[in-house]
Amino acid sequence: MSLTLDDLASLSGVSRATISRVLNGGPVAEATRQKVLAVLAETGYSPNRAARTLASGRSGVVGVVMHLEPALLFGDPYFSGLLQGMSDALAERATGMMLWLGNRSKQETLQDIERIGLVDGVIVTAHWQDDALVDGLLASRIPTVLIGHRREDRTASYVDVDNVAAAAMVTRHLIDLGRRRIGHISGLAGSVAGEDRLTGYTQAMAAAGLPTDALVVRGDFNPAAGRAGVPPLLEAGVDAIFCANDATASGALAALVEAGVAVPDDVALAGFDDLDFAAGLTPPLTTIRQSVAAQGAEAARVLLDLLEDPDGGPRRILLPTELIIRQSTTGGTHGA
Amino acid sequence: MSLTLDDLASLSGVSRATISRVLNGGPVAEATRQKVLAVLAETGYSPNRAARTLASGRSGVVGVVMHLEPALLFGDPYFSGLLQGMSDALAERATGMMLWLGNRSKQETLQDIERIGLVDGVIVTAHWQDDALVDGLLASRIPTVLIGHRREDRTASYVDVDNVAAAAMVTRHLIDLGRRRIGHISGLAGSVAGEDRLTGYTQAMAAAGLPTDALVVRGDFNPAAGRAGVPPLLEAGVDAIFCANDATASGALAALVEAGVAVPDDVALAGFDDLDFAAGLTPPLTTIRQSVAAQGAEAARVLLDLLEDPDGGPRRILLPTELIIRQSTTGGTHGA
DNA sequence: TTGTATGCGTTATCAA
DNA sequence: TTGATAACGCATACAA
Repeated sequence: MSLTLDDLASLSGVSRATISRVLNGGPVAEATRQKVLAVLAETGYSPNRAARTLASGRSGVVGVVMHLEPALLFGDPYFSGLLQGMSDALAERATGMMLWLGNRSKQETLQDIERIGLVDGVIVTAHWQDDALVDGLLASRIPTVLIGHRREDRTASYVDVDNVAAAAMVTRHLIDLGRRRIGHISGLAGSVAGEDRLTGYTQAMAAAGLPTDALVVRGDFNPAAGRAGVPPLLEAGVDAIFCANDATASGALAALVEAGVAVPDDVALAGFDDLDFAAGLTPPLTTIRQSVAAQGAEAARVLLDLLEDPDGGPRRILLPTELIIRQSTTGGTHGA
Repeated sequence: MSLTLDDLASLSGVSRATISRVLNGGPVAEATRQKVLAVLAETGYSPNRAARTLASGRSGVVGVVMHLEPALLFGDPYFSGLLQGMSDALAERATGMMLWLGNRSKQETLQDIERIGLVDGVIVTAHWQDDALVDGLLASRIPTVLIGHRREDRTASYVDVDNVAAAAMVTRHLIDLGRRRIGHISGLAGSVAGEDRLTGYTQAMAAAGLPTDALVVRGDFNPAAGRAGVPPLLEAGVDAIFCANDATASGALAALVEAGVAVPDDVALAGFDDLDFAAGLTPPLTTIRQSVAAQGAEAARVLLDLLEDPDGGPRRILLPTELIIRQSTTGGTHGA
């Protein structure tokens, strides 16, 4: 069957231990190193992962936990982008990826992960302020990196975009354009992204001395929420609407058009995510671009880094976002 | 840290081997079994996967290889459905899932899989008549199950839907409705599904003594191909069009409407897949429903079965499909 | 039915 | 710089 270190030892005339050192970068004379490398190349040897794991305590495999409704998981390019980014970064560092989706209860999933052992660490999507699975992983002895975070948590490692700053940036953009009655159709209550974007909006408005009373409508990240949010905001006399994401903005745009409101002349409109369709709307949508694949890749790197140096304290990464200005805010003649 | 068999042996007063037997269903007296089980439950012991793998040669982890363009992987609900189905079936049998996506070359991916060892077997999507990665896996010593298959291959285990039979079923449905000039906009050349559906169509036409000259247009599974296929088929005087998938059918429908052709009165239209949008078209689309999640789950079961009994020969599973009749073929007054 | 002993293929600790 | 040798935690052939 497969070659073992002993086979290679016979073939190259050195001890098993020396081969292992060559493999793992231990101290070994250059001459013998070359000799061993030659045999290695010639035989196409590859180490037994299980034995290596048993002896070293590290498996070279990490877990990815995306505990979501299937529809959400795949309907939304967000999660697929994450997966792609993680897969890339892990493959680059010869690390395997085990995947847990939401087909069992959080309780069971947590047990599965602990039971199967053999993952050195996990990356878990954490989009809710409260999540038993995330809590369980953080409480376990498994090194864990969150994608997303809970604001009050100071001990967990995470990768996220700075939703607060990004939302404030869009809002300031609208303010800079001369808009004063800026409404917000928020994301799902309880979601970190939703709450943070709301916070960013509120902060920017407050900083500009603008009121937000009656200007915030609760949404849920869906087009329907965008549609539903438009009438009360028109009622409140808005001249701009910042939606918690592009999907919401697309619904809002439809409702505005139906109501005969000119965008952006009467009401400027902005979203968040820069999904593919955003540039194709009429008018093209001003929005926030976040590289989802980059988030996934960064999470993978952070986890590997954490495994390398577990005592380095929690890693907290906020990735930057980019304001993409399109005609839904600047295309009209308003204020010109 | 973690408990070992030796710890449990001390705790329960039997030997390590006996504990192992209880764990693996070996012969053990009922009394001692109960005693051991009690200790097991009490301690919440879970075996070290690496050690178990090393000793037994089986890891309890399988690989899933979906080597595709990212856009295809996640744009198409097909692949997400597969993943979901596999994940379900594997979780049910306490088997872990490692994932390889298309972020490295086929060559590298193959090496990765072999190098990482520790997968007992793999499931690989095989939608092309020729695929170096699939060939490589089949040639390796890793037990492999294909999703999709190559018709000429009699040795590989696979799970697929019976594309030939399904396509023949739709075609017969059109024939039974009295259509005679039935056109086909095919799938991508070189794809198994595309070729098989073309075969099914051709067979059904031949069986009914109907000609197919000038009635077949090459497509590529996309709406644009559907649009492009309509003019030549109208030219050929069709009274029905069977498209290789729903996406193609949606494009064809748009082109028919634009050309002022009544569906189904003038031309009946059928697709394949029964994607979500099919029922929402105007008119709702007659199509073939294939349960993608079921395919994924079945592939997982087949692989586990193959691992259980490697000498049972290749498993070749063709899952049934269902003809979903809607108004794009039966809604009109044609032939009434 | 149970226990003992050995092997799985590495890594890592000691001496040399 | 190298080579023995002891873990790592479990499965299993062999004895009892």
